[in-house]
Amino acid sequence: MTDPGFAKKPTLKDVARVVGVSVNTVSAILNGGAKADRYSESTCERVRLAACELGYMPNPLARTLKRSRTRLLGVVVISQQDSYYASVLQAAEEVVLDAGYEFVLADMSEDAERLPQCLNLLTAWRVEGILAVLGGHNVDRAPLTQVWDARTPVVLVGAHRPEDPFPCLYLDNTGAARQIGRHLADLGHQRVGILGGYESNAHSMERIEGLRSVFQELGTPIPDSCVVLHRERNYELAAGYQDVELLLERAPGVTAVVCVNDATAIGAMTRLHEMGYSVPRDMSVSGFDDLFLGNASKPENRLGLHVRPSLTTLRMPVTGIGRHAGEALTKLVHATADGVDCELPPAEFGAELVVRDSTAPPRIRAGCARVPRKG
Amino acid sequence: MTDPGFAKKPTLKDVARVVGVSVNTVSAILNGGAKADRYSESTCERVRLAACELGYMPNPLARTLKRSRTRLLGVVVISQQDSYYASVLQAAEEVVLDAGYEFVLADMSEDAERLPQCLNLLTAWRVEGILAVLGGHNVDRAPLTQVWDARTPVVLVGAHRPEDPFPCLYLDNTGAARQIGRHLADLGHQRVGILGGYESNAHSMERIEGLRSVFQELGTPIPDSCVVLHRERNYELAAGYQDVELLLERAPGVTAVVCVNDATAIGAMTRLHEMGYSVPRDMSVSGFDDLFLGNASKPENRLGLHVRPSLTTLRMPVTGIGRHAGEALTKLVHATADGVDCELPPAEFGAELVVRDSTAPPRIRAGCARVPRKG
DNA sequence: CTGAAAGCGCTTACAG
DNA sequence: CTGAAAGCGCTTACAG
Repeated sequence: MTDPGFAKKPTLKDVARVVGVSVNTVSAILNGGAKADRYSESTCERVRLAACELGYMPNPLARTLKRSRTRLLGVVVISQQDSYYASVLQAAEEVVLDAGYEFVLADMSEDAERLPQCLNLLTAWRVEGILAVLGGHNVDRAPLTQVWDARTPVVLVGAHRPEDPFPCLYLDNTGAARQIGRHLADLGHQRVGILGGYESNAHSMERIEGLRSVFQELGTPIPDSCVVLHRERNYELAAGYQDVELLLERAPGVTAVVCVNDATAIGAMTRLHEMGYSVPRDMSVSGFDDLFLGNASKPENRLGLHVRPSLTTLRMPVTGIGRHAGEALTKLVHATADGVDCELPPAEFGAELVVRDSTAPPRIRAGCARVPRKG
Repeated sequence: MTDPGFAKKPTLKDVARVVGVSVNTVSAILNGGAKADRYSESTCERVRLAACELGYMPNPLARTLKRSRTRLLGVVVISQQDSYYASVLQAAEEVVLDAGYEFVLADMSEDAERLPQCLNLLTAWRVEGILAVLGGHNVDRAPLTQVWDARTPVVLVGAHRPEDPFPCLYLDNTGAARQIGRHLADLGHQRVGILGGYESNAHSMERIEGLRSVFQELGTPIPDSCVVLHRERNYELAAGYQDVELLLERAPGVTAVVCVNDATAIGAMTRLHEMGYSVPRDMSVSGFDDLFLGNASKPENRLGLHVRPSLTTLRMPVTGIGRHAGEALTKLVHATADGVDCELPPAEFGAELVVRDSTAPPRIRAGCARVPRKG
């Protein structure tokens, strides 16, 4: 009993009936490949013509059921909303499409608890491999390990944990943070504040630690009062906008604010401006990511260029990470399909310091507080 | 011959064998529903336990092949990159997921020619309906009409064309543009420049026409020299950054620049700043969209608040459009499945003028040119 | 209360 | 050069 509403698509059988041959003949011819050669030119012609006229399209569901391979790859992402992850996915998808696979996407919507159900969705679709884009979020990876142990290839983009059995692509957050730390120290800053993300977020924590290590070594360690962590949705414009005020209350002497990402930094600059601070004269501000809108290849699409002052930040190689992830996953899937082993080492990605106008030497040396008029 | 590499997932047959019942028993019990009642409690228990222990998961491919319905919905989008469309999709997806469907996505990557092949991909997957998000892009809709004629429900988010047989959700671009036109006229502007998109882009053209109509009626029509259209990738930061300079060369007397979207406006403001113009004192600037980063519900996440000066713009109801689209599509699909007719009228969405700091009265009345120092 | 059988649309050895 | 048959994993009348 077919539903009355939906149009039925023609099948192999329909084509076969029209031409007067068997279904396997049609299948062999339409699939091209070596087997099609065995049929006479005229049969091939008639089959192709009929298929075209009927508007025949092979049903990938049926094909997939018969073949042992689905050519489907799963992606589970902590948040599709976040343009950082969206860019990684975009790049990964290009690679994967070129390799003849398709992505099935499951979005955790920032909820760490959702990993098991997302993984269930993907394995139900019989994906041949899974790309997990978790970034710094604190997610229990046991379900991923389970999938891996069941011989489904997994590639993780996120904080590296040595116990993970699957290959991991991760950012050198500590090194990146040390770059900005040294930059600020070179400028003469001695009292730096930090706007971070969740306490449980590895990226946030590594960046904070990296920064602190620089000032620790210089003999001007950053006290806890200069670090503000965010509770709810972090990494947003709104977060920086709110938190910078808190930071200034707690740590009035700071001359620079390092923010855990660009959005936070931009939000912070807006609030600072409202409060009567002039950046970078009264306060240096920096971000992470070098966020872009639209096409990453045009330098003018970097958002940090379009705020006043332009934003000093650390550029993350999102496209490179995405591409690498796509390649690693297809490589693993191929190896698994061929039954051969394939060890992929973890890969670290570095950031590039982009100095713009939001950082400058502190106006008053040696952390003595200046209290501008409140906006 | 199964591939050696991939783990085989347990099937209904495996569960049946373990429990010692037939596959249809297992199927009926696991699918729950009314039929499960016919089986004894103990059988049900044993089946459920075995399924759980084996880690059985129904194969949706096989299920879909047997049933006449896939519960798959297709989405074809002109550009996933564009955060405007991404937000529409996000909202639509939520609705559709709640209704028990899943999205299959095909991205045209800004290439109008790609519609047929995207549609092919989606119909190959036997989607039960298609959401086409084309915005103002000039895309030949014949392939969409064909799909519709083959009784696959289609909902379009994009410029309204009366000949389209499928329901359409569109923006009142003319009305929106007239709002910003009146706002500028009220401020005293008489010579307004425009930064548009492609000539073939309906949104861009409607906005330009709407704006021109206001000044036409006021007796100060906008000459062609005050309108700059963009060729390549429009709607980007880079586009506004480049084009505003061109506009000022061609039309030195303008006191306000209306941009076709926020990104263009932000790019234009940056270049104006570099050239020594002060916005809004020397030049008013406005956008379209009220673009946001991250979570739309927090007002501080609107990007227009974080540029200096903050951006006057027209807020588009992206979330509302997406939700409406999801609802319209599921409604149509349900109707089609039930074999009943369902006419959905086109729906127009209005924009809301958000006045911020980038628009102000012109410093010098009556379009006499002022040439600031070149940056 | 339970099972045998047919079939969704396709592919893949195997025969001829 | 071509076809008959089995089967991928599931569901759905139909028998008993």
